[in-house]
Amino acid sequence: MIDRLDGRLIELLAEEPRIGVLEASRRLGVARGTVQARLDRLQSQGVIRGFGPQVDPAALGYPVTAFATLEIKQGQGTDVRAHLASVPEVLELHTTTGQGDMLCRLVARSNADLQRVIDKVVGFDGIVRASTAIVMENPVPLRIIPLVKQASED
Amino acid sequence: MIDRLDGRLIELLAEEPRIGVLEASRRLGVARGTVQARLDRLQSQGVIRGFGPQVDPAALGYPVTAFATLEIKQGQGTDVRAHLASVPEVLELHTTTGQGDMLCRLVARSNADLQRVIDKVVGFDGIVRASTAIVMENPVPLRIIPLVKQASED
DNA sequence: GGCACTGCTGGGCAGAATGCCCAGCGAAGA
DNA sequence: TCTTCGCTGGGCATTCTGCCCAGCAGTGCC
Repeated sequence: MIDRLDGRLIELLAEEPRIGVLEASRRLGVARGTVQARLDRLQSQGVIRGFGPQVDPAALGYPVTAFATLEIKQGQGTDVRAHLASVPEVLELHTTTGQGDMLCRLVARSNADLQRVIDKVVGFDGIVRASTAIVMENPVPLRIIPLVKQASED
Repeated sequence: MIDRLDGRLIELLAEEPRIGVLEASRRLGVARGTVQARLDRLQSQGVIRGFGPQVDPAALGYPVTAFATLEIKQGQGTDVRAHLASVPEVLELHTTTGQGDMLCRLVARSNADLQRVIDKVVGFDGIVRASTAIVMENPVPLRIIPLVKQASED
């Protein structure tokens, strides 16, 4: 899928996103055109989805994160999805194995505010039951580099 | 925390990360220096953590995602954290309310491979019990823009 | 009222990077 | 042997960046 040069390029971009193609080619010891071609390929293959800004919810005033497991009434999946998608505090939603189960990531302004968010999330007809786990620590923040290294060494 | 201009800037960058400061200032109808100052502030405040590449694990050959809830033996937290951090397929790890509970996001090359990953994850002394939920669909991929809009309209 | 401070404007400048082009070359496969 | 592919190393005009400046409006303080 990706080779070592791709891997090194992604790592380099992850460490110093500000550097341009030219600087990257210098660091990697290859020609500029090569870096450009690799980048184009990685993006068109979908390996690199983009370079959007990584926004910290805590810095926006939402320091509380929680995960909620939802049990859904049969046949209500579509409605529930639309409902959850409309709630800004729902950052992520997955449907998982086990019928009617969904897992979503929530943020809130405070523990008290989390109650409001949960009420907004579960106050919907198709949702039968919800259990919430509040995040206390985040020892491993969302990361991808170790996986990239692994993948590039095949 | 952030005002409307900040919000619009973040949205713009999220939609078209490739544009530079100059083009952004044109789109937003403000001076280039203003955009530059706002960007600097957002980054130094930590609202924008960076512009690293967003890598898709599926495109790397890891199309299977799962969430695992782990129950940890008292006092083993530190060791478990270090162990999980050393596994590339662990993309994220949180400690949550409820003593000894952790939640982690895993990826694997296939459902069969997921077994290998889970064995690697839970095959560690401090972990008492683990329950895994395989992700089938991802109706709401990790997002932040709705929250940014919300936050910028205060 | 007078004053300082802050943030935005609009402009200028040299230096650097980008997007795009090309010919040459070595490795791999037909 | 021939063709294809990816990488190299270079050139080119255009564009953007980082950095500077003076002017000006709004705000809060004395």
